[in-house]
Amino acid sequence: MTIDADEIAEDAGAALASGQENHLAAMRHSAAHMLASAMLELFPDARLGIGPAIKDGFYYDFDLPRPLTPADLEQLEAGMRAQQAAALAFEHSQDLARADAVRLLEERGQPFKVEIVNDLPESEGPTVSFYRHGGFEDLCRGGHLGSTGELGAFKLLNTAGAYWRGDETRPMLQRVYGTAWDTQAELDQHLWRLEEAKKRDHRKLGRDLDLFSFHPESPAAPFLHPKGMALWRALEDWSRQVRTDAGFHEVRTPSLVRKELWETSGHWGNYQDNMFVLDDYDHVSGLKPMNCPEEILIYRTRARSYRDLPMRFSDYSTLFRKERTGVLAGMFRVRQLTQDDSHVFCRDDQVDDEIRLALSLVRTQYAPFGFEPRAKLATRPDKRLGSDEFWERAEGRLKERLDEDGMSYEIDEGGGAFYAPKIDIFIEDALGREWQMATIQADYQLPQRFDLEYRAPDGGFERPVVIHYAIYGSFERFIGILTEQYAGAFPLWLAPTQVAIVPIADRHLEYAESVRTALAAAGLRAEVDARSERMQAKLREAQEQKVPVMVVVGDRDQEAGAVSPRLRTGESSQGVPLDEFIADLTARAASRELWPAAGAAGPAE
RNA sequence: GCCGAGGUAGCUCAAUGGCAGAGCAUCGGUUUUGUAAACCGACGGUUGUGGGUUCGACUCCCACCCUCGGCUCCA
Repeated sequence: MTIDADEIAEDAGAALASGQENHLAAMRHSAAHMLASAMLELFPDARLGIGPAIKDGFYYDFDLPRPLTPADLEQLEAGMRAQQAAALAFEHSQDLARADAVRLLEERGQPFKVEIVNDLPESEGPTVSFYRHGGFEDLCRGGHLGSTGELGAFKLLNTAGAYWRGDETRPMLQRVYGTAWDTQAELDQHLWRLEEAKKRDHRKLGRDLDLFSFHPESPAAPFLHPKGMALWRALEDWSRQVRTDAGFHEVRTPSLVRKELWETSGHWGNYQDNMFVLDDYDHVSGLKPMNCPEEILIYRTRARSYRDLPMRFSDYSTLFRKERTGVLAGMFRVRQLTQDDSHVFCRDDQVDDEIRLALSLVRTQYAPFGFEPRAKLATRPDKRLGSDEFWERAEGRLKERLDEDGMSYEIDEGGGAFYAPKIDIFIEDALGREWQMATIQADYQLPQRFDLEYRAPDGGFERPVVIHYAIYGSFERFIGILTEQYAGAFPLWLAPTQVAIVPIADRHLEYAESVRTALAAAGLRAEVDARSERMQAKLREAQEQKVPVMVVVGDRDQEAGAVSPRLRTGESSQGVPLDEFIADLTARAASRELWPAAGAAGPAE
């Protein structure tokens, strides 16, 4: 629902290209007009903001005398249905010179609309257009249905606060979100998808699957339970393997650091308000929000030679960020996070190769997960260090590497870090919200601020470049995303419990335990369900916990030294020799394949 | 931080100013079972926290904490 709303708002008119997408956009934009019309009936003094079509629906922003209630939404919906039944034509009612439009909108008491007209660029031409349906007329570029009767199935979903023009210094308006589709069946399906998404919510699954919990005693910081930690470690092992293969060396740096370091790095100036600052006797210290300055201190512990470079450090220590309370969200946005952080110190002529390496490591590390990330090139922000020439060059180099790699990407104008442009990788959660995972940054600023150098072949001193990257991003966020991607049904290599052992009767407990020992010796995470329950109940429990593989052990298995496996998908077999079973599972876990079918959690729910 | 909504047993939910309840989970007992829920019983609560109104508050009012949906932010 947050997908580039403002961008689409800007383009509401241009949405009239061709095809089904544009038909839907026109319909949703028309629905927004109908919502505004209904709102004016309910609140004649309502001031209108903008009302664009967005992914799956539309919204309209209003300044109202009081907060909207669910009952208001019903009434607004009723008003829209009345317009729908009346089949009112959408007409291009008039084109006015800017000054006349401003006068008209002022008369109508619509200051936000006046502001829109005043801020339209000259390139938009000397006049602005108005569109009308029934008694409602709105400033608009157009792009509507023929009449309100053509609106398909729709529903108003919720309200939310939204700053006028997305600026937190401007008034907060009430935004009404709605969804609209051609048919009732499509609307029902959309609403069903929203319900299904709630079942995949990592906050619910994290509790149901006993992965992690949150507590008011430490808000916005997960407590990792044994199962969550097993998942974490599987991810960490994989990350370490990728780094080790690529010639990284792991370091570990302190959490508590005196502020002088952050002053040198520039973080104190830019992020002081978002740091946890502590009293340290005669000094002020902060909990680290970043690892980079500390990696730099390690670099500076001896005189470096061009022969030492590139020097690749990885660091899995925990970072602390005092995020504003309203931005916190389960595992997606926490106040303590652990990155698979990487810093490469290299010569300027090695930067291209190091960025190539970083991009290839992103591909390698993401390969087992089976999702398609989206890349963005984030360019120079307003608040930044360094000259325009530097940014030009740094952005250009990242862009070249992306183009060369063939990874598709979009440009995130002004989205860079204060010291460097970034390549960011985004993945969607269950609700379709995008979250940043990997980030790659080529940094020329910190080396300068810390006066880093190395001895060059000609005997002179040169300044190294630091390439920063994290591939999972934060483990917390990655675990949240993975949980939602797989709906808790993790592939074998990640599953906290890989094998649930189900003894049929108490007399099989000893054999069950010997099976567990054999699996554990092969590096597999297995648990025996020793409860005095029926086999069916134990299978149901394992199935609900989305354990990928269950094995039933009874008299026949015990005699044969075998197990009778059942997969999460429902597939089962009997009397498989234990060594054969272990060899098969070990190979599958080692290959990190998506098996058994991810997300297939069987019936129930 | 801002706008709005919410918080009752471990979980899902009931009780609208008058004795806080159900199912599941947990625990005890019985049952010893061949691929998604055996049976019987018991325990479980300062209704997020602190104030206030009232004869009486889960219910009404205020403050705070936490969570959720957005907005803004995200080194």
